[in-house]
Amino acid sequence: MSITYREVKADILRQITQGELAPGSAMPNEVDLAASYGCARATVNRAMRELADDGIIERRRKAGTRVRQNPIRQVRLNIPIVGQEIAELGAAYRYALVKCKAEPAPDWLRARMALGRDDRVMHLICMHYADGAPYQHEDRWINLKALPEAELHDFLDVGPNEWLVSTVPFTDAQISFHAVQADAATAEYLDCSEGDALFQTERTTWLEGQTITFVQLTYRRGHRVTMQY
Amino acid sequence: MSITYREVKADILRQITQGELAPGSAMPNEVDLAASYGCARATVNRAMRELADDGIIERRRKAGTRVRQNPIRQVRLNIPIVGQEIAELGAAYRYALVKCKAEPAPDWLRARMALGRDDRVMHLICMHYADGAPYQHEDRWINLKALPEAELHDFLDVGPNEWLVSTVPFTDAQISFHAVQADAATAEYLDCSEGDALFQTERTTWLEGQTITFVQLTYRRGHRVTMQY
DNA sequence: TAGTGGTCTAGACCACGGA
DNA sequence: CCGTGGTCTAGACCACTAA
Repeated sequence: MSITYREVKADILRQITQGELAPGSAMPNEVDLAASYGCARATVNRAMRELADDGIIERRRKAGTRVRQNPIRQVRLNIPIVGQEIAELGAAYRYALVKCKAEPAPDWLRARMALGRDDRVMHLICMHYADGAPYQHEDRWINLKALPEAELHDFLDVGPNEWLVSTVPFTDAQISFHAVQADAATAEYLDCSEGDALFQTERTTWLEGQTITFVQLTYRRGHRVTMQY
Repeated sequence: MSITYREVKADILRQITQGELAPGSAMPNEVDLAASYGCARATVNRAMRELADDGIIERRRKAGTRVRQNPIRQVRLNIPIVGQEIAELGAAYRYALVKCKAEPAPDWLRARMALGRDDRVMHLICMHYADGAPYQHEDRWINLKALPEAELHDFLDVGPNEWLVSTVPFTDAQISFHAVQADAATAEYLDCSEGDALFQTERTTWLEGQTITFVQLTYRRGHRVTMQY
């Protein structure tokens, strides 16, 4: 075996980062590259395909391959289950159910979850603790039309997130990150001052077009989400 | 051509989401799957490899392939250049340089950027506006030992981010998201009240082990980072 | 040690889309 | 139209690792 796709990929990447291949410049086609590397076209193809996936190069049939002007910088962000997240910090995890009630969906939620006028939802408020200290406040709404069995389940021992993950798959999700000021209730739950800046995640989850759940996760003061390239 | 890798992938995914393949269960090996789908082993391999990349299944030589207990939920997050980000909102972008000065690195920064006692840095403060309103406050430090040409450049017309992207490649980066309370200066820059909760990104960038730059990006009130699965 | 996934090859056909 | 990337095939050898 002459050369691996990893070596081809690394070599092309080197040429790009060292300036031998300038941004925007065209690259040889796969057949020529395969010949110059002395390998099969499929090998070159895999290297180039991964570089394209990574946002480094741009490929178009007939037009060929060029180095991207501005490489698309992207990160993979893991969405952990809160219990695992806390365990990875080396802390003891504790879960507490604060509220669990089926009720008609409020107006603002109907809009967000695309619910009908009379649809009911399960409203859950939970707290997640790390080594006894508040870590995350969870405010969740589950669409009972899509998931009637949620009404029969008591969420005393297992958090709704874990229950949902093991019960229903989902096909699409939207996540957003932002900052909020702690209101009085949240401040008490998270043991901080009213008005403190808190990191919040919102997530909506769908199964084949139907909204399953909407959740707001508010973290203790100073929480960070960290990623590496 | 009988079946494509996309069809194989979709079919396996369907089996998983519909419960035919339970979490944790073992799957047939590639040779058997190829036979049952009536395609080449390479086709099955590509489908399975992508499912593994997506965190849906887990593969180990000799041990075989199983459906993950808890699928790794991950998102790809694009890191835009602020000018492009604003343009995509359909707003007019304006850039302003507030401060640009070479100086010795303060202690806290030396620790973050792994700098020596006498290393100097370029300190830049910039503002980015969308349709005339403050959008992002940029507080950046560039390692002059790694990038002496930064001292010769005036950053009057082009933001340091764009300049860096087009000037130096980087090999590694760490990004973190969190919430901060606006201090008096930031509040004035971003036209909000002191104490408001603001979304902030911090990014450190390395080139082959050497720190290039550290930047804090603070966004206007209400900014959100949104991702889809 | 033996079974499984990881990868390469040489060749083929095809879909897309610029010229 | 026709060059380019996208994909499939059949076969092969290899690396890893559980048994």
